[in-house]
Amino acid sequence: MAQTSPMRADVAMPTARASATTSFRPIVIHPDGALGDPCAHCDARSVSVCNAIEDDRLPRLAAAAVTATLAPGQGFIAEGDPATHFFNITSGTARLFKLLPDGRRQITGFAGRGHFLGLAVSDTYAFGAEAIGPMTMCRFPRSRMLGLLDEFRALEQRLLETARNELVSAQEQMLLLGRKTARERLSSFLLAQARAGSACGHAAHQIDLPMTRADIADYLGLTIETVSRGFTRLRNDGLIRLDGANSVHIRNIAALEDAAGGV
Amino acid sequence: MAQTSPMRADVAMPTARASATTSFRPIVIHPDGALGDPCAHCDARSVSVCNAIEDDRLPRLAAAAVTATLAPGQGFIAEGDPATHFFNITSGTARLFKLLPDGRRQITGFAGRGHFLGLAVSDTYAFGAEAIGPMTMCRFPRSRMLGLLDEFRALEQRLLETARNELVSAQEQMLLLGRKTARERLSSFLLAQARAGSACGHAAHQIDLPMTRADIADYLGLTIETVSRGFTRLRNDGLIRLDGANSVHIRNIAALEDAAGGV
DNA sequence: ATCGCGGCTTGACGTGGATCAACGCGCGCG
DNA sequence: CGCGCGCGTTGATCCACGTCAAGCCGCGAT
Repeated sequence: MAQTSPMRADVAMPTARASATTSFRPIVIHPDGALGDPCAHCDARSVSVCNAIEDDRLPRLAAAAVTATLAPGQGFIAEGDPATHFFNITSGTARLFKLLPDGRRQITGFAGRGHFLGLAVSDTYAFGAEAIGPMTMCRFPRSRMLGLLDEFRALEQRLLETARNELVSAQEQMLLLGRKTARERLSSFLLAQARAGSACGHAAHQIDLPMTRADIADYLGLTIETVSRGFTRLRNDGLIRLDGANSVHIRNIAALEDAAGGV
Repeated sequence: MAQTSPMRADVAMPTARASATTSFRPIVIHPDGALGDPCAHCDARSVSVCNAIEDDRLPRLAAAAVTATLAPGQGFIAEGDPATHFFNITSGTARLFKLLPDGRRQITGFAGRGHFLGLAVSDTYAFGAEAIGPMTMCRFPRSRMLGLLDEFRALEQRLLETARNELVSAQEQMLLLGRKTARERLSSFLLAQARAGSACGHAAHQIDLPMTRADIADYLGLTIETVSRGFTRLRNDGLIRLDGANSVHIRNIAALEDAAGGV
């Protein structure tokens, strides 16, 4: 697939990186809102907004939910589409992104287990979302969800809290995109991934990267080549070790923090 | 004052642009929480979260508020400081920013009349804030504000709404910072300012820029020089007219939208 | 008046990262 | 098995924007 051209608006036919063919296949749905109580055994609940709801009222939540499985690359939110559903990721990782008309892409974030998605301001989605690898999620119709918000004030409070958290990350990312060098961006990214991973119980020095170099590039406002060279240089400088393309080991965390711009 | 060096981490002594001398003079306070009902006559209320509260309960809000006047350049939030207050801007404009240790600055947004500030996630502020010109605001102690949130659910809902709005803007800004050219950034910025201005009742083609070129540069992830050259080129291309440095007239809005990357 | 200063513009030049191109590797598939 | 393809790496070259420098303007202070 053609590499997009971040700095040129006059490229011939710049296709978006996400392959359109695999992007919007029908999603495999498991309509299990009625059976048992899936929410009670959901292993994403502990890290999600759902745990704002007490055990004995979980069935109210479960009744509104539908779970689904997505294949790698499959899209489930299209920017500009009517915002009909809310989503909660139960396993896997999604990329959230915005596109320019000529195909340039900015990934605004990665969403993992427990991440709540689709809280649109207006009635259309402000960004697109695609599964990076195999992914599962549960899904709520907008109207049911709004009803649940009325019913559970704690849920609304959790949502406000997560919105503010995301706002803080977004501001951090603006600093990165506006003012950091390629090396600083990559180092910051690795440190953030390490922190996110260790919060999920991984070893603190071991980083798993489910996304491709193109995803990383579009997240950091760089090109694939610059990301690749950046990894190579960090390795040659002894800051990291590369165990294949998708696994990074931090060898010198102090130096990496230093290379990240030291915040 | 020395221009900061976005692309070099080894600059000798890069001072932050905000002059430290004027930044944290004591703020002029008007302790009027007791007198009359300032909130009822506040001309920022209609555009602020405050209007989520009914007229007859405004005194509850007013009792917690203290108004203050700030001089140009004066800071009122320092990144990393304990988050003791919430702020509501009643006139003027503030810049919100994050700094790197070497002085590089990223302005994450501009806050005008009605903008609500200081909703920190943790107990410290995640960004700094300074008045651009003369500014007035009202201020709430954190504890009182949290009490008000409990009392007025509509206030909390408005806050969630504004947080989501800001998140959408932040994502838009990430797209700008990560993937747009200097010309596109500047055009997008002018269009956004025009929209913000016309929402406040200004003529749709007339843009007032209260901030300096340095502010614009730090907001768009560029340098002063590039911003200045960008303005000059947009003028020479007939898209805008410059009436002094702080006033821009849009001469060809379609072309400007085109130059902005066409979203 | 004139001096200093901060903000803005403009020109000349340097460079970080984009672009273009080639190649290697792993993997699914005919 | 070997072919094609997607992904990652690396090298050569280019260019948009950063850096450095000079000069202008408006304004407030002496």
